[in-house]
Amino acid sequence: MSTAPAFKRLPRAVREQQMLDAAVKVFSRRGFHAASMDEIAEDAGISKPMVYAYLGTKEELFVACLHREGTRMMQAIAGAAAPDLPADERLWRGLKAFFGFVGAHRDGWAVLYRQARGEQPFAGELATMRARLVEVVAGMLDHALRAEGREITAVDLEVVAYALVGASESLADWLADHPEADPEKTATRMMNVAWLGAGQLLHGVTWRPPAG
Amino acid sequence: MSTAPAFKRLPRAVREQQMLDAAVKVFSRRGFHAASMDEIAEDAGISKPMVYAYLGTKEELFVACLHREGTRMMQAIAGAAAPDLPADERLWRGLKAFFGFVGAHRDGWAVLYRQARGEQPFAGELATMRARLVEVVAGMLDHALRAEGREITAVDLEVVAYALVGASESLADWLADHPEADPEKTATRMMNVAWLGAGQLLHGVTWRPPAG
DNA sequence: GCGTAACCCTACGCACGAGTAGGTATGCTC
DNA sequence: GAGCATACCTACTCGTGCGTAGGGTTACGC
Repeated sequence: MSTAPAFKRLPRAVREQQMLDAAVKVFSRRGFHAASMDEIAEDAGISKPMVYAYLGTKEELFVACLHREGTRMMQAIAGAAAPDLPADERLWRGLKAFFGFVGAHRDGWAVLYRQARGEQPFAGELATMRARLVEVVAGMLDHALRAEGREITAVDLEVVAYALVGASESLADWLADHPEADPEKTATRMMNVAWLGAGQLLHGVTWRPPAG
Repeated sequence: MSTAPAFKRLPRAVREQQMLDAAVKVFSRRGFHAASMDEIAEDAGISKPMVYAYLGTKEELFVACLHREGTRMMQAIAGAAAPDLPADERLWRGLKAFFGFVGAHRDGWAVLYRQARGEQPFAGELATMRARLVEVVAGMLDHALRAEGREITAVDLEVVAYALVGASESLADWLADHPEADPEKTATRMMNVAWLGAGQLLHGVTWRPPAG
C-alpha cells in the first residue's frame, strides 16, 4: 500500500494533446527561446522527461505545435471555401473562416506564427503552409480569369496572390493585438481591399508607372 | 618599442558604426538568440567588452540596429514621397523607395525585421515604426478623400492603411527571399493591388457581404 | 497471479553564452 | 614629458536551461 499518486496515468494520445496545449500556451506567452521545457512540462501537469519521450526536443515540439495549429487552420478554411463556388464567394468565405479562426485563437495561433517567421529552423515549415495558401488563392484568381477568357503571367498571378495572403496575415496580426475587434468585420475590410483591387485587375484594368 | 599592435585605435563614432554593421550581419544570419556577442565582436574586429562599453547589452544592441536601419528606411521613403504631390503619385514613389531600400538591403533589413516581430522586447519598437507608416498612408488616403468631398470612419481608414502596409511588408519579405526579383517591378505589382483597390474605395465603391 | 510493457518520476551533467573585473597601451593637452 | 582620458585587451564568473541516466509503479494480457 503506497500513498495514492496525485497524478493519473493516461494513454499516450491524451497526454500528447495536453502537452501540445501547454506548449502552445507557453510558447505564445514567452516566445520560443524564453519558453522553458520545465514550464511547459509543469503546465501540462507532467514531468519533463515525458515531454522528451513523446514529442522530442524543443525544436521538434515547436514544429509539432505549428503543425497541429496550422493543419486546424487549413481545415477551417478548406471546409468553408468549397471549390464549386464563384471566386468572390470563395474568397469571402475563406477570409471569414481565416479571420474567425485567428480571432478564436488570438493568443495561440497568431503568436506562434509570429515566432516562426523569425527563427530559421521553422521558416521552412511556415513557407510550406503559406505556399499552399498562395496556391489556393492563385488558383482561385486564375479560374476567375479563364472564365472571362483572359490570361495573366504565372509570376504576376503568384505575386498578386502573395500580396493578398500577406495583407491578410498582417490584418490577422492586427486582429490578434486588438481583442475588441470583430473578426468578421475585419474580414469584410480585407475583402474590400482585396476584391475591389483584384476585381479591377481581373477586368483588365491595370496601373502603369508614369513614364520617366 | 613594443610589437606593433594588429589593431588600430579608432574614434568611438567609427567603431560604433563598425559594431552595428557587424551586429546587423550576424543578427540577420543567425537570428537574435542564436547570435552570440562573441561572434559580433569578432566580426567587428574588436573584443567583447568594447561592444558592451559602447552599445550596452545584447538587447540594447539589437534595438540600436533596428533603430538605425529603420531610420534609414523612413528617410528613404520620406525623401521620395513629397507631401505636395497627388496621392497616387506619393504612394507610387513611396512604394518604389520602400522596395528599393529592401532590395538593396535584402540580408540586412528584412531579416532584422522578421526577428523583431517575434520577440516581445522589440515588438514595441517595431510597432512605433509601423504606426508612423500607417499614419502616413492613412493621411494620404484621407487627403485624397477630402479632395473628393467624401468621408470615411477613422477606423476604416486605419484598417485599410494597415492592410496596405501589411501587404507591402509581406511583399518585402518575398523580395528578400527572391534575389533575382526586381524591386521596381515588385513595387508596380503592389501598386496595382493597392491603388486599384484603394482607388475603388475612394470612389465610393464598397463591397458588402452577401445577406445571411 | 505473474510477466511485461507502458507510464512516470527525481535528480543530475554539462555546455553555452551574457556580462564583468581588472589591467595595459596610446595619443592628446599643457 | 607628466597627466589624463580614451581605446582596448585577456580571462574569468555564474546563471540558466536543455537533455538524460537510472529507477519506480500501475495496468493489461494470458
